[in-house]
Amino acid sequence: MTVTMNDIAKRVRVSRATVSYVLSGRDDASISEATKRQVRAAAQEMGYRPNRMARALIKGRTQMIELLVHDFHPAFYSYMIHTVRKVIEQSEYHLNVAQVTAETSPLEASYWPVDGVLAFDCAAFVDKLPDSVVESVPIVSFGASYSTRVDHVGVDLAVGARAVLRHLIGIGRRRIAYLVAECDCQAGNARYDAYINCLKDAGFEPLFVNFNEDRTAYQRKAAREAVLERFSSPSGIDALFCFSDELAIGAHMALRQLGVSIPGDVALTGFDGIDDLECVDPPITAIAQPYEALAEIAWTFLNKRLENKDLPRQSTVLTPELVIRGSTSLASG
Amino acid sequence: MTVTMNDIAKRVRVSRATVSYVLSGRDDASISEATKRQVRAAAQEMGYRPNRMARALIKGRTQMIELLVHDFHPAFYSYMIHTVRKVIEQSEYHLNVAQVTAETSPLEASYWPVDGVLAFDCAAFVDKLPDSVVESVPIVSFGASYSTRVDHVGVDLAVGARAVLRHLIGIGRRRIAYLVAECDCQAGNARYDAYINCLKDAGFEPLFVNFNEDRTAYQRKAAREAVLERFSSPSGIDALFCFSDELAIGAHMALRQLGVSIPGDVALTGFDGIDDLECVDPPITAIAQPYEALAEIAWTFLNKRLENKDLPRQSTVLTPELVIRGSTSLASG
DNA sequence: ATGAAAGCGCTAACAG
DNA sequence: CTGTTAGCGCTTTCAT
Repeated sequence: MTVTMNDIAKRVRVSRATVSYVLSGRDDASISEATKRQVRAAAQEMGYRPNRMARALIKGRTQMIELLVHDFHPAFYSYMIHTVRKVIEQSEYHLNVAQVTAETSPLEASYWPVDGVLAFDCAAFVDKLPDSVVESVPIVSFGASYSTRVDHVGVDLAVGARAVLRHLIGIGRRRIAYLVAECDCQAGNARYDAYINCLKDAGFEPLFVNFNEDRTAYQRKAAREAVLERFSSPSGIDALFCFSDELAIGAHMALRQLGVSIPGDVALTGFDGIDDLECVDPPITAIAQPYEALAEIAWTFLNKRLENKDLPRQSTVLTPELVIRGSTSLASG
Repeated sequence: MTVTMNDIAKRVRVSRATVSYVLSGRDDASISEATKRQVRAAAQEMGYRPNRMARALIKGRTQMIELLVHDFHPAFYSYMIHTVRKVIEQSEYHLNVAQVTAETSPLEASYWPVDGVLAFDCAAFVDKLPDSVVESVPIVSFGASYSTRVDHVGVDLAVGARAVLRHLIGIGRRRIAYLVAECDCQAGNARYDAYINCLKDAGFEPLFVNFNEDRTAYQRKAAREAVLERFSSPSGIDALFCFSDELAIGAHMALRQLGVSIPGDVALTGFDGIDDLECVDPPITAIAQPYEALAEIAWTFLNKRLENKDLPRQSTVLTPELVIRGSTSLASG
């Protein structure tokens, strides 16, 4: 049925080993050009496809890297996947994107034996992994939610959140509301804590625009509806500090629809830095996650670990950048 | 280093076979409860993780299904991935999402041995696959661009395009422009042909708003800029028939920014049915791809094929649905 | 109720 | 220059 090296060997009347040498292009065993040509021709003709499982079994390496994400859908995730892909593409490894959910059993997530794991924004998942797993496969945890149990490249969201809030306060906003899903609105969350503290320091009162929608759902719509409702009667809010870009876009749509001026009546900020921010009018000020740097450093760390298991823990924490756009600056808004 | 069945067998002082029986939970060999308990306890303690490659090698099945897509990023793709994932999640198979690009060598794409392939919107890729591949692994081609060389579930975009155009003509539009990337603007493309023919039949002149941006790039922005430029001087266009939802959203942003009334001055239609369409004001009329049906039928076909290689060719073509929203209807717009 | 042994397709010493 | 051989970790008859 499927063509194996044996079949080729029989056809060309050489040994399996010879076929293996030729097909894996090694030159440490010297094989006559004629034999090589014959073997390659036979492989081509017979439609030989190497059985990677067999190769992996013996080599102990699969050449596969697994990227773990929560979801594929929101632009923030899909853009990160996209970025990681571009980085790995240049290497000799292949990328497999897998999703971890609350229900995913930690052992099942990396169902397939991979040489290394890049875990994006899932500290909790990495923290729960059994020791046996952490010891047997190199893992790099990266993103805003990173585990210090393994190599990691983090993003300090608290710094970013404070920068946004100080910016809003700096342009004279006094009634800054936090637009956030209920599930992300609690002490311990970096953005929540930064919000509470910054406002307390400035002497302002915290305000919330909440909605009840799960993190992996389509939050843009939920945010839009929450903002539509809240602003349909006088809200007294002059700025919306949004948990994510998705929410900021939803808010933007709602405010425009209600005829609320941005940033005249309400300033608006996002968080992550997806492309859509620049595509609305006015474009939205936001903290930009360092996508490329995250992906590149994570991959560098993983590569080093792949080469040397005994390296000391590698780690770095990046600071996201505040990108000021029309939604918070009258000049261009 | 890594714990194998042999290690467990030695520890518990039974044979490798016994361990295998216990761990794969088979009851055809009867093993004493005591032994079973010991084996399981040892496996747990020693952090045993089955080597799936070895299992796959012997069983000839990997339990992996590969989903082939062009890209992860635009919402259309990520939503399809999301949908397929939800469908496969319920089965005993695992999903691996891989990307095929123009440069992907057909043999490399499915790098890893999988039991089956779901190829989304990549007829050209499937058509170019060598016979040996098509014969050795079940493939279902699905989406608007499907290959009839294998089992397929298609979407008839021409029908959808005609429905949209007839709708635009029906609401009295006479100068309907086609917003499309240059690379998709040529005879042979279902939407292009439908556009040309529908307009000819109605006695209208074709009009184009083109931009030069590659299919996998961020087209929303490119479309927005193209529309901004075209409409900054009188365009004489009273409807935009957009190649995709991404373009329609970009056009929407541009028109709103220019103060052009939708649909008063210009009616607008999308194509695919992503969530964002409903999140703008006015929401955008579009052809909705039957995501769920596509994913479910494709998976059903693949499953049947997995069970029986010799089944006759399975195929179906779905008709997408026209969803009328505010961007083409004055009542709600 | 358990073990011995063969082998999935491939690689890599080591002989010849 | 090429063939022999011994596994990689696991499943599965077939004996015991």
